[in-house]
Amino acid sequence: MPKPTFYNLKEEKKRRIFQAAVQEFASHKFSEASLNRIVKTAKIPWGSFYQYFDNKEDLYLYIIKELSKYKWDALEQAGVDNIDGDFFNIIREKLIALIELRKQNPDYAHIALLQEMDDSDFIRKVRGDSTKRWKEIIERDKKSGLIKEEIDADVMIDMFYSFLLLNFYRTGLDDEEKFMATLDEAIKIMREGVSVR
Amino acid sequence: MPKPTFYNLKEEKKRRIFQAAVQEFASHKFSEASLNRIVKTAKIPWGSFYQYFDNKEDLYLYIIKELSKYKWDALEQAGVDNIDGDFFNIIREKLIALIELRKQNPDYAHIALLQEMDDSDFIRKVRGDSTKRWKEIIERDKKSGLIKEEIDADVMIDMFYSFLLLNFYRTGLDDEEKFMATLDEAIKIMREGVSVR
DNA sequence: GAAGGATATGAGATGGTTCTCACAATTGCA
DNA sequence: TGCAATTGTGAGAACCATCTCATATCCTTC
Repeated sequence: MPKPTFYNLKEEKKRRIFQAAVQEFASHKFSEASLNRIVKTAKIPWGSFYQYFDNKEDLYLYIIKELSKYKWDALEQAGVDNIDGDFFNIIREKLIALIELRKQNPDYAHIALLQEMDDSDFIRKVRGDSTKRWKEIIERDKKSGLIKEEIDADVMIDMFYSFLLLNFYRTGLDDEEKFMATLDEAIKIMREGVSVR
Repeated sequence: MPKPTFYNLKEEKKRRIFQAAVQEFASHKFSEASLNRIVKTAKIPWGSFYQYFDNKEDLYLYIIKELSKYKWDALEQAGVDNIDGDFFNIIREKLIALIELRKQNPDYAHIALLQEMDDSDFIRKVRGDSTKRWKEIIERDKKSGLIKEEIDADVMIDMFYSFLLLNFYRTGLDDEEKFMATLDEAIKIMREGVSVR
């Protein structure tokens, strides 16, 4: 985490550093992000950087934490957590909220995705385990007779997660409609299957 | 592509360079692979490398091409292309053959995967469009009444592809059984859906 | 306004990368 | 064998990365 010196900085300077880091981490995965560019963009001297942070990892962790805070705040405000509906409805609503979020701050969303795609050991450590909540929802849906008892929740989440990862990543900001259409088709397939009965 | 000088090399030396490159590209994505390590492992002087190849990209393209040749040869020998069955059966058989291949040469398979995960512009250009064949199979299955007409083949392939990518990637060599179990569960979900009818 | 701790600063240390080039060695052929 | 063409060689150029450190400057408090 940042050193006290960083927190003592004037807001304007803190913001400049934060913005520069976000910009860099949004356009390069962690391993390829350059402190050189960050300090240049933020217009702070090299030495200063090490007054504020221990190293690149330190900065990255800080940025990730801040963006995560921002994301959960926004999702909470959108009231996404108390939707009644099955697994698919909830995930769909959440994605709509995330798309909205991305519209306001494309860089923020992009960092989260790069983080997922980057498979370095360090990044793996950072990646949280967010599947637990989804598993609970699926089990609940099984109990209420919406989802077949014999379905493996882990596989189901895995399918959805990998699908979202690649699609959200590939789809630019521009093509929200196409993303939603693809998503709905995928939900249909997972709900009903592809086989003719 | 390699310079003529490379092809004129003695087999032993060619093999040494090829092996060193495979080893490096199997353990690092393209952008992080180091020529330094490659020439060291291959035990060739720095200058020699540039007698054989234009640069790192040139070497990488060559390796990819060779491995692709190897892969298709092996799949053909396994007689994977003339299986009668639906989309899922064919893809399942092909994966079994690929797992076999990976057993013999883990590095080769790993390179193919790193290639898929690496999203640099250069790598994107290299990535072939292998979805066309799968689309044909799905359309055939629609005609023969196995798959619902209204299913979007692109989305179906996308779901499967992204699922495989992440799972094949995550699953080590050790856990073939678990991978197959997960795969079969995913096929079941895509075939029949998760909803209770 | 002087003292002293906190902060700012950027040159350069250090180590990594790709790639070049002048020359040495080897090979193939007349 | 002798000459020309091909190939081998490794030191180092050029660049870029992270990180340190001695010194300058600012800022607070008495």
